[in-house]
Amino acid sequence: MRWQDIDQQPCSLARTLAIIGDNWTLLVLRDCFMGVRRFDDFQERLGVTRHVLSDRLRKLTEGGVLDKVAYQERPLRHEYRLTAMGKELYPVIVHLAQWGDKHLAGEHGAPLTRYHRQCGEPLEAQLQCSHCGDVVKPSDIRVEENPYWAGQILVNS
Amino acid sequence: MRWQDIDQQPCSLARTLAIIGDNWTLLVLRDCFMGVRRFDDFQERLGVTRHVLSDRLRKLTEGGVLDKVAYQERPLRHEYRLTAMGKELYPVIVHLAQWGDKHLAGEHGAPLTRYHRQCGEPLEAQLQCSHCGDVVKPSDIRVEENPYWAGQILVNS
DNA sequence: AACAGTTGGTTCCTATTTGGAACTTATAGT
DNA sequence: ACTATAAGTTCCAAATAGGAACCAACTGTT
Repeated sequence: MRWQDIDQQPCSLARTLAIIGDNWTLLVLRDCFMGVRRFDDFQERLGVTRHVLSDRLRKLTEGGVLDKVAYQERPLRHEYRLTAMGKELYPVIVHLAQWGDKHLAGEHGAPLTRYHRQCGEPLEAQLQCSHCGDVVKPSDIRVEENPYWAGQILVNS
Repeated sequence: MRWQDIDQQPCSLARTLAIIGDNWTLLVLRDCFMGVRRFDDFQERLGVTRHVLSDRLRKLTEGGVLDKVAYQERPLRHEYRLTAMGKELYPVIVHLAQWGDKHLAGEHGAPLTRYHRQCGEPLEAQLQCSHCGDVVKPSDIRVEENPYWAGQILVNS
């Protein structure tokens, strides 16, 4: 199977990765969350080649994660902004960065520290169930298969 | 800059993606969290070519996310298991899948539903601050730059 | 008027990576 | 002797990425 056909899978994670799972794309999103909006700024910060950047921004726009908005006429210029849908990816970015902070930081420590404004402490994010408010561990999650795909998704072990 | 040099960046997210940000790798991890451990099982479930799978499993092992363990001698056979470090990536998988469930599900709905054992409700995960226990929204996060990289990471806008 | 600068790309060529299929190694079972 | 199993490796054509130059549509400067 080709990577470009991965969006045909029923799996929600596969469909998500069809939009944001390409090399460079999550770094583009990182910069979006830091306020970068313009082509040349992305290009300079990331060091990615211009046609790859062009392709990734197009895919993100088509996928509904970014919105391409004109910020001036004559000459016509566009910038890329996170949509509401795109902003919902923030937890993914936070957890990825946090994992890197914890396990991959070099001798000078993590380059950025995120603080929780309300309590002032360095943020250590964890999963919370929105229904009961409890912290969720992997073992607290029970997975159930949609009958429509019965036997095709779960591992039978 | 080449994608393979992305681990040289100070950014924790970039270093994380150097290990798990390749095409296919997050799908390999999805299957790891579902209990898949063997080469042929990964290959059949993912449809990825065998040498790409071989490369990704090697990178995950070198990166400390998976452990390659012999499960029999004669003939020698190995399987891949999540390390403690790897298991900490579960929140990333959950948020990615949840985002796909919400925004990309087709007419038959999401193929899997995750339930929170303790309260029995379908899991809607959100970020929680481990210090104060509050729900964390993007706007609740203040970012501070490590002085060592002053001016090189944050956007000056 | 001529020229350089800005912004958001596209085009070209080469080098690397991927997809697909076949092959390998070491062994067990029939 | 033959077949099956498991975990890869090897081969080749096709697609993608990296690097650099180029382009279009202006504005501002000399």
